[in-house]
Amino acid sequence: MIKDKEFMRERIILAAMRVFSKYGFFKAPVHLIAEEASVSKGLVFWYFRSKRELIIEVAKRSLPLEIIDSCLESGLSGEKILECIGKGYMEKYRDPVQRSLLLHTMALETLYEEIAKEMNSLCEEKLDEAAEKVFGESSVRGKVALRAFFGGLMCYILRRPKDINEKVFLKNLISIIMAGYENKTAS
Amino acid sequence: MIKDKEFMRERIILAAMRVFSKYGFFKAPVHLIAEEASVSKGLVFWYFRSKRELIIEVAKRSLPLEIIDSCLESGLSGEKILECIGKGYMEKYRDPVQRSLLLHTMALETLYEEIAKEMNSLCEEKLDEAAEKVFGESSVRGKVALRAFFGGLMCYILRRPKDINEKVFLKNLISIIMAGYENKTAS
Amino acid sequence: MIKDKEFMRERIILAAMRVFSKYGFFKAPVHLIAEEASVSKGLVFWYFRSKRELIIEVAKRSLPLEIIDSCLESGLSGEKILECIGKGYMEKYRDPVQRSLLLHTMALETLYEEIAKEMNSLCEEKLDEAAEKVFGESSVRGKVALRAFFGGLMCYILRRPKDINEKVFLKNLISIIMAGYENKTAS
Amino acid sequence: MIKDKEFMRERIILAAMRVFSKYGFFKAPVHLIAEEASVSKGLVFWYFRSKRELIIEVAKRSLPLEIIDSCLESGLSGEKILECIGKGYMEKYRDPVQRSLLLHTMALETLYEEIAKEMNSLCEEKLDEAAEKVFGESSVRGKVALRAFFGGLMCYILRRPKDINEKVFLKNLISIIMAGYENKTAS
DNA sequence: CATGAATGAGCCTTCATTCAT
DNA sequence: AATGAATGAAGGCTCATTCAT
Repeated sequence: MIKDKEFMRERIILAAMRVFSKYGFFKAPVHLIAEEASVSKGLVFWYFRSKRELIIEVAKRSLPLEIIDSCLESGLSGEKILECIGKGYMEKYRDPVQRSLLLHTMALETLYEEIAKEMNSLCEEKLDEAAEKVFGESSVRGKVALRAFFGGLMCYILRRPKDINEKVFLKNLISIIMAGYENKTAS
Repeated sequence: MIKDKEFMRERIILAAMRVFSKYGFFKAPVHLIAEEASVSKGLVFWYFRSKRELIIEVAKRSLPLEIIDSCLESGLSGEKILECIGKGYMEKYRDPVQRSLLLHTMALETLYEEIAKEMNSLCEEKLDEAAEKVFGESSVRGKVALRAFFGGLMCYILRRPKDINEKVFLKNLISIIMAGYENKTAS
Repeated sequence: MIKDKEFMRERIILAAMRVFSKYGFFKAPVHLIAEEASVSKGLVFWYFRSKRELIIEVAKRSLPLEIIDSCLESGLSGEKILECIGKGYMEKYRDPVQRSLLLHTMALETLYEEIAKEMNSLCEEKLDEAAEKVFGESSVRGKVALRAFFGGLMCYILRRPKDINEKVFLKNLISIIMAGYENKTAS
Repeated sequence: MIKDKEFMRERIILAAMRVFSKYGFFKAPVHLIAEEASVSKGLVFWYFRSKRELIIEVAKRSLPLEIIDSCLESGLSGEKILECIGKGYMEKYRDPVQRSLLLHTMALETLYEEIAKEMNSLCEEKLDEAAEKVFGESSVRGKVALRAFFGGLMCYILRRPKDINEKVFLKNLISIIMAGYENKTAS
């Protein structure tokens, strides 16, 4: 059945995510992934032409592209967009596996063209598009503000401080970004 | 002479930085580093007990710890600290080698205890200390603001947008952070 | 139908011949043969117990045994036999697939007992039998002459010189062998 | 010392010849060669970039190119050349290792460009050159005769008949070729 | 200090073969 | 008969590390 095939593929990907997040893409041998998925090593190569292909599949999934896309296309505007993105991030990267993978994936950019493209789109087009939608205009200040927003989120995700919970962090971050953007006199 | 010894060690480290930045820590074979430094492979292991040791040395250098330290100990206060840090970042990571290394080093955190500690200190203590010095008080909002600041810098460094130069970005970022922090009513 | 069964078996063998001639017996994966025959990999193993069995089947077919047999049993005598064999060779090995296979099969002799036997019979008994029938007596000189004949054919087949066509080559070869055998004084 | 390096390289080549002659180029794993040479597997790859490189080195050595070259350049003429080549062949391929390797190398022609070239030169230029030198003129008949000579040698080498020793075979073969060539009336 | 030959563990990948469907 | 998913055993090759010189 087609279902079976997709199911097995998915099973391998999920196992790979766990293993890659623990050892990094290049220190994780394929046989560990096979074991984690409880399949033979050969089967991994039945579903993925090469380790590289598996890495790229996992890496793409670890990026927040679809979060941003869905928030941008949701019809929301203003700081609601930031809320949407913020919540999406928090949810996705609450999982330590995803958090660790994100770090490893960011480093891949130097090595894999496919990942570099994905990150380009994420960090330039999407980000500028978001800036426009959030602030209702395209401006340097907006772009900077959005970078501060994204960066702030990233910072929180990568090193979650024990004394600030998700909601509080997000509320403050959005407030800082929105207020900071408005108050142009301060610049 | 002792000088010679230090000189050679330094030469190997610099070669390693170039090679690691290009291939990543784990895909860069030691013999490439030796070639880049124009020394024999054996010599690399005379100066560094293992590849791991060399990786850690290079990784530590790629972090912005000493920038932050020097700014915190400079006696500056308020947004002058942000300026100091911002300029330091821009300067250090203008070099694509450093930029690429930073990405790879961040991913190391999962694997090397030494790097994890360094990043812990950087992302928690130093950051909170900075927040206090910048805003003159210890508050959640301050910590969030500083994360937005750092994150914004990181964002800019990793993907330098063509249409925003360093100075403009920094001025806007600092202004947004400072203004956003002040204007608590917006939250 | 039985016909179908034989037909499919034949189809796989023909595909195997093409693939083996291109890649050699050991560098040709079974899945390529299956693809060439437009059947599934599993089916190849339904018709042949193992790859080895398929190799031997193909290898045997690439030898000129049945050519020699039919000429020896044809009732011909003297140089007519050489003509018969010569024409048979030319016809069979005009096909580059057969020519390439012959080379690969000859190398198999070291590895597969079955092929070694076949080649033994070919290169000793059959050859000596031919010598006797051609020259009307069993003599060392006759055996040598027939080896020169066979070897000459082989030489022509493996590297067909552009400036000598099949007929001319064969006429000259037979003439040389027959005349050389007769003229014992020259020895 | 340079001597040591060449010595070790040679040692590996000789081991490879023995192993390849027994298992064929593609069924002989590198680790067997290493064992045969009493070195580590890694060392084989220190001296030869790849297995392919080692194969080609061994294959080239198994061809009779230098025998033919030295006979053609020896200043000999007429059937003396055939004697020279014949003796060279007998000597070289008396060794079963060389004999087996020759078979395997001939099959390589289909796969490796380098070997194809070598065999081209051997079977076309060299052979035609020899024909001219032996018979004092360039003619189709001469070329055919020389192919019969070479082929006869090959035949003998590959399957040495027990009842014909080297000397007798060679004497008869040369006599047949020379007499057969002369006696044009027979054609 | 410096070199580079030598080692051996381990990795990615291929592929013959089996088997449930 | 026929398919193709699944297995596992090798195989080629890389590379960190050691060591004699």
